[in-house]
Amino acid sequence: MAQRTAPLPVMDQGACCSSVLGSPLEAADADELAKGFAALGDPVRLRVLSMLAAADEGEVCVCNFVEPLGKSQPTISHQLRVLSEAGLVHGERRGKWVWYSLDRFRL
Amino acid sequence: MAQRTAPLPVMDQGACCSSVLGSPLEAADADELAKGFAALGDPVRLRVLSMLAAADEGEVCVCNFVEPLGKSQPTISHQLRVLSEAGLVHGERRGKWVWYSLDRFRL
DNA sequence: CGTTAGTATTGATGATTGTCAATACATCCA
DNA sequence: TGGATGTATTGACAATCATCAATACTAACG
Repeated sequence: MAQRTAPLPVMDQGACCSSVLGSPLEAADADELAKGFAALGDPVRLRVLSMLAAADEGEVCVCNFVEPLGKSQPTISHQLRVLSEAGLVHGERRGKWVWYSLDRFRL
Repeated sequence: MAQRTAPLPVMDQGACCSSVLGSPLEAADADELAKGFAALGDPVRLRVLSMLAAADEGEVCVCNFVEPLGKSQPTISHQLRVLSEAGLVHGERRGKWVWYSLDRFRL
């Protein structure tokens, strides 16, 4: 096996992604982080997020995702659930409609 | 359908993730971006990246991933290939060994 | 050469995922 | 109260993915 045993250098904390790559990830932390990135790893979900970011009042009704994204209503609902469970969005029922908005902090 | 037709406001370009969420994503752009995030959506790959980030000289030999990550050699090789195709790392053969390093710019 | 050792590829398999049709649930309105 | 409309859930299916065993490729070393 190739030998290169050296003390791990302290990372530059000002560098990009230092919070992610500042030190070797333990399995549990890696699992957690991976779930977060996986939630962003789908084009429909990314478009949902971008629509929310660009939306007037910062919220969009479920029904307003369906046609622009070209997916069925159950599919949109499912993807919103995934985003919701990842803590990236949250929905609020107002009457017949459910309005979703970004959790900008989490993002 | 709920009506809320309003001009899309220009996002604050200084905000976090403005490059991603600054404007509604087209399908093609969303696809591209999603692939990038998907590459980060696996714990083994994240740990590979973090090991590279923390490594002396910024590179790690393939053989040095196998035991710490508890995965078989073919699995490590496969995940390195995924990261490589995502442009996040690149490998260089030196003698018997292949050393991988981060593409920090891409990251 | 042949052997040894590190890496990549192939093939197979179980698990996860994105999707839709069908259906259930919730709310409004006549 | 009953129909109409918006949303969520269920079930099914094809596609993708993470993984490993087996094997092929590559380089060093006798």
